[in-house]
Amino acid sequence: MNLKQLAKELNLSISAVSKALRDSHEISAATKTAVIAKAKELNYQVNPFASSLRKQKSKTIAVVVPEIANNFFALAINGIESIAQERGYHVLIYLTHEDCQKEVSITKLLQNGRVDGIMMSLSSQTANILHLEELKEKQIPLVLFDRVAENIDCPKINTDDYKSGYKGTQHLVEMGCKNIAFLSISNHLSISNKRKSGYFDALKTNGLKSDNNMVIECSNDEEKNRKLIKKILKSKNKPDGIFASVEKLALNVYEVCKEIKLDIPKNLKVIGFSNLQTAALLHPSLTTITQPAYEMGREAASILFKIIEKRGYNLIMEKTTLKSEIIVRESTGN
Amino acid sequence: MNLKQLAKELNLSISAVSKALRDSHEISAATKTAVIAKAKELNYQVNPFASSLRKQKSKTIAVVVPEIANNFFALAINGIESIAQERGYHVLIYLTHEDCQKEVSITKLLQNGRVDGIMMSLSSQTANILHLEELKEKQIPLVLFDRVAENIDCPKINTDDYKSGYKGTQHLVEMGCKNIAFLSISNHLSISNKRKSGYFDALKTNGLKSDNNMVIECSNDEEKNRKLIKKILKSKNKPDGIFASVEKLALNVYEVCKEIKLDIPKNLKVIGFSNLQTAALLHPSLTTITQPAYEMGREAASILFKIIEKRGYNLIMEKTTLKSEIIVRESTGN
DNA sequence: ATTATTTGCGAAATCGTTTTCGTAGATTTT
DNA sequence: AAAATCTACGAAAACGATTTCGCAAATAAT
Repeated sequence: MNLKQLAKELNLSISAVSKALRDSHEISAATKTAVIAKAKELNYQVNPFASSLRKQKSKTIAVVVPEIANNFFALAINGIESIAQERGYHVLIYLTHEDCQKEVSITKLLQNGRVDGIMMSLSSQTANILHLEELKEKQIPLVLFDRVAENIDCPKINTDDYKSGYKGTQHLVEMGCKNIAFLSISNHLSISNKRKSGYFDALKTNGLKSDNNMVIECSNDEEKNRKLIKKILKSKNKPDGIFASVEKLALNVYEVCKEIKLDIPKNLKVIGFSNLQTAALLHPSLTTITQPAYEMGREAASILFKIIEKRGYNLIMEKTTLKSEIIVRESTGN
Repeated sequence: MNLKQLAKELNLSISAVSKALRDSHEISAATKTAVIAKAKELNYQVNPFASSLRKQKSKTIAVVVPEIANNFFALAINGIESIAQERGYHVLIYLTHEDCQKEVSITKLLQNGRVDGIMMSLSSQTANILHLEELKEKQIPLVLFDRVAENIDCPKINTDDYKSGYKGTQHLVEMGCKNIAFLSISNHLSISNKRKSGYFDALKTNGLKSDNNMVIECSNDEEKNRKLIKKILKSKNKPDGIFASVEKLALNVYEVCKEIKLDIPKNLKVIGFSNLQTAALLHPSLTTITQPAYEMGREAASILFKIIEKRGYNLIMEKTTLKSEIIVRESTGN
């Protein structure tokens, strides 16, 4: 069922029917109701490709994230989807699996007009942003969230990473830690670096000396991460507190401690960024810095739609920063 | 940059260029290389809408799931996406939030050719399947996974739910439980019912009498679920074992036990379906029945693509059943 | 040497909408 | 009553790719 057939049934021209369905003022009320009734009767639905081709709009956005089996990203996508559904947009999902090459090829793929805009959270391996610049050149709206790049001019949604790094470290200090390790996920990612500098500054403020050996550069390989963590926890100068800059790493710490029978929080206090629902049910329950993932997704999507619909494009180029929340639990207790 | 411009640059006709890019035998090797080189030089990319309109193929599939902030669905989507990316397909995501109405309207939305096929896991509120029948009528390939409908003829991917229900219950019995409660998520869902009948049969086989009061119908409202769980755990005839038919419910049991200080596994043994990475880190660690979510997604996607590409359409109408795995941990120990 | 076939390419129709422009008739203005 | 303006609709040109068909020229077959 297409416009042509519908027009024939109604003894109208294709253009009249199209306009009627689009509620154009050129069409009389009587005709409109007739058209709408017939369209409903015959279950007419607009062909999205014909429409997109003509209008040069896809009514579709892309979400590019490192992974999806991760509470933070799942919640963010949830937020994005809710806004998209409200606005009648469709959401394409692409996973990079922390692979920069994949991120680049996905980005290239999205340059052909398939989507009206892109929301992205960078892979931990992404060092340069030429592929993002290309999107700018092609005028494809881009909004970065959480894992943003510093050196590109586009709207960015993140949380108060520096502050969270600072406060999380401060909390460990207050709970008696003197020798705090920081588990970093990538030295390319600005969120990791900001959290880290919050950590360093908190150490300094509290008169603790910082030690680069206490910063562990972790990777996407959980096995390796566990080894690194085990190594430092068994070292001579072993930490009495650990700050995990992402969820996965906090779990790796728990796993290692379980294995080597190190008592949290007695021998080691742990705080980690996390959106885990089960943080409160872990043994011991995990003190977390929890990001408003769902809201970040909603906010990022809202901004993207504002750009797509060209309202106040320039006003929203700056960063939006939402607040994370420290939820103190047993893992940093006495 | 479109075919027309590209053709002009090459002093060729549009059709020749199109054929060259599609590696048609009608075009000479020399011309092909010239066209391909120029296309690369000018960064030509096919317009997906024009192409889809003409070919009546979208190279896109839809995934419709109840929620995404759920390890099972996140992993399944991961599997789906990996197959789709291999094949050059795009993946649209739609969330029903367990709302049948939303499921229906999303399904209607997808009848206009936007996607070449649909993969769906039903909402717990979905009682009838008229909307799925409509897809059949419109010849839109559909593959159901995990939360499938019994009474529709389409490929279905699930795990051995009856068996898992049976074996999970058997395990509780073996660990000494005499009075086992079953937390059900919906009596519309076949997975819930199959797991339940496995539970009933295991009770019977072991000479335990089954009691409908021991089957708790839970909902999407976690607060209500906790109340129901608390009620039965405080009742006169309180269970000494609980079988949670979905992940969320097992966590609700933990929450309630923490609140009312009921000792797991001493006073209550717990087993639950779950894909939680943190199951081993909970207190106590949770005995789970774990579904091969990632593989289910991959399998479901593979079958969908077989249908889309019309190879052996009839051969793959039957169900595919993968195996779940019981991972015994502390929550059912002594 | 003549006919048949192959090779390589171009013209044009097509997919289904949207939108610009034109226009006949009705209505309003002066 | 003539001119101007509306109202309601249709014809046709996009949007950009694909594909069928047609047709020269080149090659092969007889």
